[in-house]
Amino acid sequence: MPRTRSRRLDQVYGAIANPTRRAILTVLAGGEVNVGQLAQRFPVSFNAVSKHVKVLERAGLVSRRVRGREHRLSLRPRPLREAARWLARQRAFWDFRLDALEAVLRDDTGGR
Amino acid sequence: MPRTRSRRLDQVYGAIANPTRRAILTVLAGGEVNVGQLAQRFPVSFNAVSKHVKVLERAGLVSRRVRGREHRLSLRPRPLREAARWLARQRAFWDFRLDALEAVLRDDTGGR
DNA sequence: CCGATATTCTACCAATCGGTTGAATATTAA
DNA sequence: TTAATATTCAACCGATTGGTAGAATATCGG
Repeated sequence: MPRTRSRRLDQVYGAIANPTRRAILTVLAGGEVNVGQLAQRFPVSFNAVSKHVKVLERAGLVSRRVRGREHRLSLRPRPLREAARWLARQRAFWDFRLDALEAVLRDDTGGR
Repeated sequence: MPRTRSRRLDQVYGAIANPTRRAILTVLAGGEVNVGQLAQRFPVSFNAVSKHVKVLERAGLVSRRVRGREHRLSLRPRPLREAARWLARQRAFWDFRLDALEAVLRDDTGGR
């Protein structure tokens, strides 16, 4: 059974619950960029983007390499994999349960 | 490419970003219960659980059938499937990109 | 050194969150 | 009818969120 009590899951799901942050991840999947390049692509302030990046970092989804005055951002896929795993297991569990329920309903109503 | 701008995804990921709500979903995967039965299993007040259920309903993950004074809660799996799909696609995209990057690093000095 | 550039840090704001308590509403049981 | 039960609604609280603006810090290019 999936472990539902996990700070990491809280952080990852919290991070991707925001459309701007999901979009940032999509941009980053296309290759490394620095914060300024990222900010240009969004209709919010540089500072807002900087904050979003920090949230993604805290969730372990993004890491930065400081090179001079530029901060180069890149993806870290492991936490997303964990998040995907929880969802996939939960989904499987639900589907199993609902299939069983459906079977019961088929029998109870006299079936077919 | 996954659609990153989606109110539904905001709601679903926001909903499962909380450990109590994830636990509620796990309980519900075991079968229908009413709000009171649910609340007994958590170390927070009845009202807090009632609120969590409302968040899950707003995200489309839970539905209720009122039967007399009891509200019977059950799962609605579709939104979770959508959420899982976004994650899976994103993951695949990342992995593809990171594999390509690795290949480049193997061949190239990786200029710029 | 100086000025431009890239970025964070601090402070603020309104809104939302997760929690509480208490009152209101509706249903069931005596 | 009355009392108990199941639940929401309303108000409040402190913390967090998503956003802004401005100051501070560090680096780069003359």
